[in-house]
Amino acid sequence: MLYDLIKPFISNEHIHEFKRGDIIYHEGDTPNELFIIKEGLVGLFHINEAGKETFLRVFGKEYILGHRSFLAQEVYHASAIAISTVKMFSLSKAEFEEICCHSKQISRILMQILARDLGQAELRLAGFKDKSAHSRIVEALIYLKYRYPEHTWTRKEIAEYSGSTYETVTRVMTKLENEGLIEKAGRDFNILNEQSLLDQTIDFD
Amino acid sequence: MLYDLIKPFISNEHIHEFKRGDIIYHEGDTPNELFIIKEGLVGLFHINEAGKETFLRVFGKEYILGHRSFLAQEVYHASAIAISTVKMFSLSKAEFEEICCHSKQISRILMQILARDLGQAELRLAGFKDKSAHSRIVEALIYLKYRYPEHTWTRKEIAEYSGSTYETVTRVMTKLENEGLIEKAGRDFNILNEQSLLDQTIDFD
DNA sequence: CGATAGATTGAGAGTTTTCAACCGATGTGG
DNA sequence: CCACATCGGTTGAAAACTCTCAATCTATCG
Repeated sequence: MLYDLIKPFISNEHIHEFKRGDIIYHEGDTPNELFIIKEGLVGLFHINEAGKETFLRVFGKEYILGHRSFLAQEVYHASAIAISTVKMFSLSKAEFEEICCHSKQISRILMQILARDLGQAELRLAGFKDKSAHSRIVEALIYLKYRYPEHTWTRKEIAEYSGSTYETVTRVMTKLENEGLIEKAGRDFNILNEQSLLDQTIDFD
Repeated sequence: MLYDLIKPFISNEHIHEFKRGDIIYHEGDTPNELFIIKEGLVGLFHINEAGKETFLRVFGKEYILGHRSFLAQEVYHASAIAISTVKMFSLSKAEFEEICCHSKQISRILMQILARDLGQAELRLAGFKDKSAHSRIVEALIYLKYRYPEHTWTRKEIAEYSGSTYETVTRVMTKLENEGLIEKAGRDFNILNEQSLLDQTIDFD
């Protein structure tokens, strides 16, 4: 949707390619450009002093990246890292300014994206405090798998998204497999019983 | 800033008054109007099945309230509750639509507010996982106190903002008082040594 | 001055993390 | 195409941090 509106302004001159693990930008850097993902997956991560990462957002095909910092007029608050091989277009700040300020429709969509992401972040924030690690991991499994089924999510990525550790993710997944709700397929997994999984998303205490 | 731009459109006809504890809107409700705070403090809370609350955002004088849900085109994701006696103006969705869509300046400021709140929420999200309760409570003390010094924040409010419990807040505050970093004044408290407090905001592990 | 909301303190419990050792999958170079 | 290196996954045991529960105390206000 947003992509279709921005597409006319993209030139193929500014194509960037990254491979898994590459850092696209660093927390603290000053944004100079925005990115539109042509293909691949990008994760936004916050990394603390001890090197522990929190997985904040995923961006897939045709998503925009770097808009938050630009619109907030702040430096990047987190780092963008390629989760798979990624191809992206870039837009300079000036180009983006031009585009987004001259189209009511585009600025309206940007507001919607920001508003939804804010809601989601705050709900996760609340969930971190009132849900068990087990529930949060089940949620992350469903979210990440349905959103990007083609990607083999590692235990570490699932842990960083759910706010847990990879050992705990392993334990939960083993339990879910024994209950017949998921099946492991090599390092990947499949969801066998979505409804029962969703039920485990709610804590009663 | 935003307030000054919106002020011309506010009529005194739609004034609402709430007292401490009153619910302004409920999570799950469909938004019909937006609010501008004339005076007082409002908190945005998420309440889980067990009744446990998470304090997501504070809104003070001249702040706008309800814009996230409106711009996301979603129902309220959390409940707004008066923290002190509050007086607010309201704007219908149509009035707000009119205002924000016809001024580039206003929509730009709204984007900035959303983008900054998103950044803050995500940083808190990360902090919930990689900071100790002690650090988060110290952060909350500084944030809430400097932001709204005139309000006597309860241990419960501090706990819900920092993602902790009021007992733990009490213990941390007693410790900080013994270290001479804060002083308790009745149920209120004062910050005596901001720098040392900020140092306790960082975990090394 | 009594009532009540809020604050303090202690002790025990429980979930998750941490540390550690080991196993299995995947992919590459000889 | 196999052997091995490496990355990722599994499992166990112990430790730790907070929370929970409970009892008691203290502000604050009508």
